[in-house]
Amino acid sequence: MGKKQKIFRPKARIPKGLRDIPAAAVRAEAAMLARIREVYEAYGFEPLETSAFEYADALGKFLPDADRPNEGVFSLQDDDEQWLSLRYDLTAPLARYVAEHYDGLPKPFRRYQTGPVWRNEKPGPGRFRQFTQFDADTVGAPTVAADAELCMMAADCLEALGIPRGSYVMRVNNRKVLDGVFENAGITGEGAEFEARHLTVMRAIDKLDRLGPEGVRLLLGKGRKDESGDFTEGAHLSDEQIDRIMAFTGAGGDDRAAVCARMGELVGDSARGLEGVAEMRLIDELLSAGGYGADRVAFDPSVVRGLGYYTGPVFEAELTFEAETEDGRMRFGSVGGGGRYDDLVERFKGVKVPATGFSIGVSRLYAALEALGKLETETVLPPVIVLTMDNDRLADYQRMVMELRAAGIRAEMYLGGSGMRAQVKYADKRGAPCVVIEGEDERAAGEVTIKDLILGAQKAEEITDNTEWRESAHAQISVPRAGLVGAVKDVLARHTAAR
RNA sequence: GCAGCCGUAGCUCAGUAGGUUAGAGCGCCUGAUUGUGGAUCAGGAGGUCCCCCGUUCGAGCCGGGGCGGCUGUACCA
Repeated sequence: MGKKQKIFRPKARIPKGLRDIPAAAVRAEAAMLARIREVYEAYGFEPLETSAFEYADALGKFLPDADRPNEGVFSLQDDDEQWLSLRYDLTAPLARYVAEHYDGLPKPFRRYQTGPVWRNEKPGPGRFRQFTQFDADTVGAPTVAADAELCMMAADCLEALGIPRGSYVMRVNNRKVLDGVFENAGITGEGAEFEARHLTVMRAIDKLDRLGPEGVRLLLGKGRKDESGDFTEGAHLSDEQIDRIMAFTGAGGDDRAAVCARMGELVGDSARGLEGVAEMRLIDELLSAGGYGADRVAFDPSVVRGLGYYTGPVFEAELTFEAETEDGRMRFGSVGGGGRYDDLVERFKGVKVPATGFSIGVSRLYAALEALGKLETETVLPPVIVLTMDNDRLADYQRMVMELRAAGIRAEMYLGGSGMRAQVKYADKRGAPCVVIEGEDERAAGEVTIKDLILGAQKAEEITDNTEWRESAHAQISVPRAGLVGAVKDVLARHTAAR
């Protein structure tokens, strides 16, 4: 007795790596997605939505030995014990969709899709466990004209979002060329050991921007120890091999044709490498025909784009400007990427279906636009608030709100339980342009009072004395009840004109 | 995963060799200023001092373990 009952109170907190998005950001992101969609539509892509969950084996992340899906994907078991996983990108579900509906689809099949994807990884600044991608893919097109088109479209998207030419660049490379360079450098072999080394080399190249050439050389050789003392095992290439790889990664430049020529030298007589170089030449030709110079789409052999399924051209959208933020400078780097994956549908169908796609990292691009000041800001005016002065006249207030809405004005009746002062504070916090007041006095006179909150806020800056504040006209007018809509419209017109 | 730093109110933090009912600013809520946002004034809510174990008469403070956060690194379809 006397002791307080312990009641269980769950802690109100969002799971780590996830986030809530407030109104202004929801609107800004929607506006951004609409811009991208316009560009994708213009290129002829059709929308598609697929489910958030897929069978884990369809995502290709099922671990046969462990008898459960990969750690990196959020998974759960269905009633029938089958594993379901949240999609970790939009490409694997596309492959499943195409395979499932193959016969009925036009080939090539061109679709765009946006939505959240989930990855169960360690979150960090700008890295979340749920984030949004916006993809466009062409499935069933063997020609690299499809790849060239995606690069041009990506550039168009960035410009449509207000990123000026020169502040971004699409960087393009080709897996076949990379393979050719490996072959020519004598990095050959078979089986798992070769695969592992191959991966190690690509991972190393991928870190070029962060670790610099010296760091990458270490990773290509014996290995590298970082500041914390952690050691990363290297690829154990010979010095000569390292030189060749480094020469390749440094072979980029302002002239696409010149880059192709250098690529040609570095692949030697590797058939696969030469095939890749020919693809790059064709892409260059198409880009040039489209008027896309190297300032927009450049060839850069240091682009590797992850590891997994890419089989030909790979590309990355990079923002090249730096932004000043609270904690110093910030580089945005890659905001999207893609490439050719000729094997993905084959997993389901057994037949090769050539495909290529591009994916925009919406959340990162959003952050970049925010820093650039290029977000499309609030276009929705906050609602007009009708105060509830008398609780037995609610029907009257509701009628006012409906009249305003019928006239196309966002409006709401105050639904809280507080007094007049709190109601005006509420309206202020909502950013309402004005409030409508009908108390005892107004009703007796057959009027309503319209109080202009924006004009009032300006006055508040000038007034320090309380009595003056209270006695001032408060930027409000009274009009006959029948003139409600007209008077509110006048206030709104003043503000939209003042913008 | 590995390493380093950190963990007191919604936020930013204070907390005195271990010593009573743990504080400040801001924010939030209520009220006053004769039915009105700001200013001012008065009041109020909100804390398992991250958790557990230990040392001690006594732990926010000391020791051990755990959890969480930040930073770097690894992985990242």
